[in-house]
Amino acid sequence: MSPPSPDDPMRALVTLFKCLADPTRLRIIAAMVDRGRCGQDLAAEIGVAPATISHHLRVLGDAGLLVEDRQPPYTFYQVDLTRLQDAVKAVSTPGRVRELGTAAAVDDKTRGVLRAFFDGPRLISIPAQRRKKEIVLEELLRRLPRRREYREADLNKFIEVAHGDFCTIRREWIMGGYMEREDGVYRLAARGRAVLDT
Amino acid sequence: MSPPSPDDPMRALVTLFKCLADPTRLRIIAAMVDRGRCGQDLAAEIGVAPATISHHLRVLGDAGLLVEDRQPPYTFYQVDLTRLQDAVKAVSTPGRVRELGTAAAVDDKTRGVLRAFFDGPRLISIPAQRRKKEIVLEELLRRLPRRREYREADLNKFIEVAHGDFCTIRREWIMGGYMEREDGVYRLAARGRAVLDT
DNA sequence: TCATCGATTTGACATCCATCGAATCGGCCA
DNA sequence: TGGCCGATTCGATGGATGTCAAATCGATGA
Repeated sequence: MSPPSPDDPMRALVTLFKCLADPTRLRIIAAMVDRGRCGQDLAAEIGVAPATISHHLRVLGDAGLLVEDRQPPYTFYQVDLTRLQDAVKAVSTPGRVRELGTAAAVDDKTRGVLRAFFDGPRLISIPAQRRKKEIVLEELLRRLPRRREYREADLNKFIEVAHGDFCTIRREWIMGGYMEREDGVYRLAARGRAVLDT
Repeated sequence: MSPPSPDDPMRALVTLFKCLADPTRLRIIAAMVDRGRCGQDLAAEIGVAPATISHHLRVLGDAGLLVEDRQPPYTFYQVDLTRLQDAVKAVSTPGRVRELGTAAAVDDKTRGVLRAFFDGPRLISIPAQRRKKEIVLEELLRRLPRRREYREADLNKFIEVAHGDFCTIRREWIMGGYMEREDGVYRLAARGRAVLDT
């Protein structure tokens, strides 16, 4: 598990979904959707101890879902639905979901190249520039099921899912030092293993 | 914790959000959004043991988020985004969120009355029919912070959040046997306590 | 000043869960 | 048939978490 950067969007998403992954908290949220509610009130309605309500309110607050209005001796808590809606969109569209896998792992330049040359699973075209071509070749390499060795037919079949010209990709892998061929069977070369360790 | 009915929508929602509340599962989902991926492939890309991938795929499958395509020796898994989108809408609008609190607790008739006479937190009008009026009075009673006794000013202030004519509501509570008044202070009567135990 | 009440913290307990290694199952191919 | 490989299951382990009782804090009102 790679250490996430401080403002990791993944970390924020996970804490938010953790909030929603508990029936008691969902009922608390439902009770707070229309108006501010005070703690004891919530405790009575939900049917748990005030300490438990306080605990859940802290969790909701840490996720940024709470607006609180202190009017001693009461504190009225209300849920901030807009925050919830924004976050939930991150898993509503394929584009946003796809970002979840790459956002923390690759830099902006790499992401840009992938955006430009891939349409979902399909490789639109093979970049001409060396650096861009490397990014694309490595992305395709990452998709390959791990095996000790591959037959040419296996490689062709897998590459074809992304791009019809599997011969070129296969040759580029060899020329780029990602794979090596021996007696008709293909194996990952040192550079290829390095990519897969990323 | 009250035992939920077999097809409790709350239970389904919670299991779904539990799926999304884990960084590893989110990355698995991201990897499956464009095309089917086989298990070993996912294990290598995410960086966990195959057994762990299998565990997470079972969780995702139980939540109904998976489409699997067996092509021995591989099994290609893909995420069913439409299921995800549907479920996520349950926390996207105030109306749907509000249902979370009531869906499991009240029957259809009660829910209908609440829908008809409430606009969010506001009581639109006081029903004339006895049964409907009781439902509304009890709903308002449930919103009251729990105290041993209330001053008239306290009651007025709280009722006014929902309805301007607090005098009528207060009087109806007394006449309905929900509260009792003694020496200018109000207390919950037997029927009122019974409602709050619901 | 003291009593009251709502909110919070602390500590303890039970449960759930992610993870992995090892063992097992089930097709495939040589 | 035997070995290989992908997928799954099992058992163990460490960590996270929901819950509550009791103690504490903070502010109000008598």
